Amino acid sequence: MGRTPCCDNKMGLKKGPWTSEEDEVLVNFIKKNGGHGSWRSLPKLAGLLRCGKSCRLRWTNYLRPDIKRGPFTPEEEKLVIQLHAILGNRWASIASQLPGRTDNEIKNLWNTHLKKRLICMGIDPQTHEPIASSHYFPISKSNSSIATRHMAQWESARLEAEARLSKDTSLFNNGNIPSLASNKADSDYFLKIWNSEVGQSFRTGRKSDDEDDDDKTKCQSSMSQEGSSCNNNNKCGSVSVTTTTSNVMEDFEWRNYKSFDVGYDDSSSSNDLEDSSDTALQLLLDFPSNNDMSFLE
DNA sequence: AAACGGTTCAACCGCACTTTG
DNA sequence: ACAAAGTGCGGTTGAACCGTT
Repeated sequence: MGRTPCCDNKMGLKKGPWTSEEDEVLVNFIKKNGGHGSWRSLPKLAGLLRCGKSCRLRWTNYLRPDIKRGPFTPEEEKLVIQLHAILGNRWASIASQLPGRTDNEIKNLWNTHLKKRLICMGIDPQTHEPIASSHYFPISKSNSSIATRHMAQWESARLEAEARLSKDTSLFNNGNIPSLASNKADSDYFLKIWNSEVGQSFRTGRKSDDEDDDDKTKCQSSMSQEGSSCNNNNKCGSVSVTTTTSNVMEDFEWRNYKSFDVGYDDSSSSNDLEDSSDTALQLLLDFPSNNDMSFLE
């Protein structure tokens, strides 16, 4: 279906960064009118020389009062990684699970921080698979096996959910719940599935795996592996992990997550590195313990 | 102090989908 | 049923910023 662009280079329309005056006009207009009728007509009514699309973007990504600004917490970053493993580049769906964060913000976080960090850890950021014979970071055998195993768990759960989604969507399309065929409902429903039977069965099925892994993670390990963005010496993003078996997620801490450009501790023995990388990988790729899928709610 | 290169992030672009008449 | 309008979304861009030389 053909579609004319919303603001097709209309003459006189301003582009580029918003001024504080424009922000004020937009905020005041939306406050005064309790939202808006249509974005397209908004700039005209508000007296802005912007296209409606630009106004919408400015409002949803920046001016909305419920936006949480400031750096992402380590918990939020973990959540983004976990959700990305399930949802892929569905930024809006991911954002819907992080109150106060926008899809744009999450996309930027992913592209500028998290993607690099995963690469550094030997994980393909798109597939969440370990990077085979990575030139970025030659991961150890044990890294590889943990990563592969957990990737497989996520992947099989994801496929199962998608199959279920596809099946149920076709049911809805038969006339029962048409609204669920929409894009947004689609992704929301995807998440709901994770919280329901499929997620449940997957989580239950995984239990024994957890127990198997317990022995492996029981040891206390710590790591300080830091460096710049994956140079040839494998000096990668800063990760610091101190963990025991119970609720490993709570003990996971990324230091200096804002930047990879910090010193690399060469004093770490290779064993330390390997053990702690395993743990870090596990933390990144693991489903939360105790069947806690609350991060999807 | 200036030049340079890398990083970040707000904003834009274009496509796809839904809604409306 | 169809076409146009409206909206949402993901990818990309480029100016500003920051650290290094």
